[in-house]
Parts: sequence; structure tokens; C-alpha cells
Amino acid sequence: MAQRDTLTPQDWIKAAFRLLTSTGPTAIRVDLLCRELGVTKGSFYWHFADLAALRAQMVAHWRRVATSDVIAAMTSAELAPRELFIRLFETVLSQPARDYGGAMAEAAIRHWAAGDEAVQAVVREADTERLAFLTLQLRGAGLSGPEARSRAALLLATLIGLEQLTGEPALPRLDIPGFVDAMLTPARMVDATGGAFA
Amino acid sequence: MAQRDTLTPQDWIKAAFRLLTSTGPTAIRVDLLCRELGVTKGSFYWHFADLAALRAQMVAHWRRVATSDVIAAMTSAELAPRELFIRLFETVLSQPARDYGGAMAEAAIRHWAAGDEAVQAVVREADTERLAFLTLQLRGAGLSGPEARSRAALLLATLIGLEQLTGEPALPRLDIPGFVDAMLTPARMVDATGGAFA
DNA sequence: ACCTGAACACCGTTCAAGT
DNA sequence: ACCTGAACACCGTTCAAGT
Repeated sequence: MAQRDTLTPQDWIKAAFRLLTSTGPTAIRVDLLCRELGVTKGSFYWHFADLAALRAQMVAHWRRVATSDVIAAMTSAELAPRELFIRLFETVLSQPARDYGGAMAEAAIRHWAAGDEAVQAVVREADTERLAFLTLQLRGAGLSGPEARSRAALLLATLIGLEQLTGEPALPRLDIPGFVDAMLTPARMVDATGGAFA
Repeated sequence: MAQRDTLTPQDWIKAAFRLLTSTGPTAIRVDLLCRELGVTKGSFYWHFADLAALRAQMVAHWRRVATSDVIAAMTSAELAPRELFIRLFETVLSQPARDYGGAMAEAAIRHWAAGDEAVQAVVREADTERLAFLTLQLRGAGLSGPEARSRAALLLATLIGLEQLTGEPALPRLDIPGFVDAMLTPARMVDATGGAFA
């Protein structure tokens, strides 16, 4: 593809995401990456210690684009919580538009995390950042602390799950505003001991 | 481990899930499986055409245990939708109790699906079956057709997402009954053209 | 029918040598 | 600094031979 006379880490990472989305996770191989970039395998090992190092960089890129950048964009848009959540769902549901692999990347990354401590740490960071952001928004919408935390985790789970489902069993038409409204509506929370929760 | 004098496919599948949960997805290797079962590699290739065939059997097993069996158990318990949903969430949140790999299996299977048509077909079947079951329950709880379908997809997404999050960023305490109540509460549904939805 | 043991093939990784 | 080309190592797969 379009390349300058010397390769950058970004070139390798982009090529790897391209292979991931086009052919699947097994296509992330040194020889295929090199064919894609028109170099030999030694070049790869000058830029990266091994394939695990490349995956680590892919995960770092995903963390930035899929988490921090999204949160920054949402924050700067200064939307009310309700509209912000609706836009978040729309972003997740319009998967193919993303350039870092979309749903395939999420599945691959969470899979890699199971066998790679470093990857797992980054995924945890991303989830924690998302959770804190969602909790903040829900507090802003008037929910109590415990309730905002609970609903934030459930919202995050829904977003992650939808990412895995998009395109799969032909999802029905979703009433996102209705769902968001339901999530913004406080419930009576009672803890296991029977005492008031909030 | 405990083995009769001749191995069954079940022995291999169980060993593979054991390796998956203990060491991660990269541990599903012919040599490691054989060490675990006390045989040589030729034995594996008498039972299975290749590793892809073993994975296909693992996916088939997951589909039965994680989908059909769960639905059958829920159905025979004859619970009201609200209690049924609460129990479903509890089942998902108590991951380690499962014997087919739990959350790690879900991530691995959805990852394999990206590069394997046969696996993808089974995952699609499982999702479709879950979706139909949840939709049926929501209709039983009094939601309209379109609303039940929408909420069923969002419920399924939440369950799948929670499976990926369990244990990860130390989830806060979740108010599952409150969430279920919110999902059972009908919303005014209006479609994109502005007309009444249901 | 079920498994052994050795061979082969593929792809990840290394490294001395080039520019 | 960045890459080539050849070598090596590992693990998936095959297969003739054993019981």
C-alpha cells in the first residue's frame, strides 16, 4: 500500500488491523504482514521484538481510539447525558465505519487478554476509564452514587455486548432512546441486608 | 487425569476447556493436550481431523451447555419473567462455577468465529435461540412485539457484555432487580418517521 | 479400533551481512 | 538506521507400523 521509503510502527499496526478485519485473527502473521508491506521478515523483527509486541501496540492503539478519543469527543460536544448516551450507542452500532477493526478488534483483544498479562492490564484500564465516565454522566443525570455505578456497569456491558452482536443474528430495530430513558430512571435500591441502599 | 483405557471425544474436549481456562487460549495445542491425556500426537489425529475440528466440537458443546441447556432449565423452572431474568443474570455473574470455560470460552469462541465460517454459524444459531427466548418472555410480560424484540436484544447484549467484564475492572455492586424492572417497563416507542411504533 | 514414533511442513524468530 | 537472506526452532499434520 502507500508507503514512504522507510516504515513506521504505525504502518505495521495499520496493516495488522487491515488483515484482522479482512481475513480474521489468524491472518496476523509475520509473513503476511511483510507481503502486505513489501519487505522481508527481518524488517518486522527490527521494529518489534515479536508478534506479542505488535499485538500490544495494537491494543494500545485501540485503547486510545475506542476509549480515550471517544470520551474526549463526547466531553467536548457538551451534550446532556441522555443525548450523549444515545450518541454512544449510535457510535457502537455503526461499527464498520471505524478504522481500527471495530467489533472484530474487541473480540480479538479480549481474547488476547486471556493469555497475555500486559494486554489484560490495558483492557482493564480502558474498562475502568469507560466506567468512570459513564458513572459521572449518570450522577449528572441525578442518580445516586451506588445507583449510578450500578447502571454505568450495566450500560457498559450493553455497549460491549452490542459490539459483539452487530451483524450477527440480524439484530431487530432497537429503541435506543427508550432504553436510555429506562436507564436514567432511578429505581428503589435495597441492599442484601434489607436496609436502604442510597 | 482420570481416563479409561481408550479415549473419547469428550475427554479431549474437556481437556481443551481445562487448558483454556487454566493457561489461556494459546494453550490449546496438540502436544499439550496429549501430555494432559498421556498419549502421543498421533492419537489426537485419529480422533480429530485437525485443531479446527476440535474447536468446532468445543463450540458445539458450548452451544448446548451455555444456551440450550440454560433455556431448558429456565423453562422447566416455570418462573415469572422478572424472576427468570434475575436468575439469568445471577447465572452469568457466577462465572467460575461453569464447567465449559465460562467467560474465557465466550471470548475465545467469538474470536474463533471471526476466522471460521462453521464456528460463526453456530454462534449465530446460539444468539438467535437466546434472542427468541428472551423475546418470548418479554411478550409474556406484556410488552408489544417490536418493544419485546428491541428489549430482548438489549438484554442479550447486557448479558454477553457482563460475561466479558466479570472479574475485570472489579465491577461495582449491581442492582439487577432494578435493572430488570426497568427493562420490563414499556416505553413510548416512536419510529424514525415519527409514526407510532406499536 | 486406537495408538506409537518418526518424518515432514509451516511459520515464528535469530542473526550476520548489506546499504 | 533499516532491511535482506539464509538458517534454525517449534509445533501442526501425515503416515507406516504396531497392538
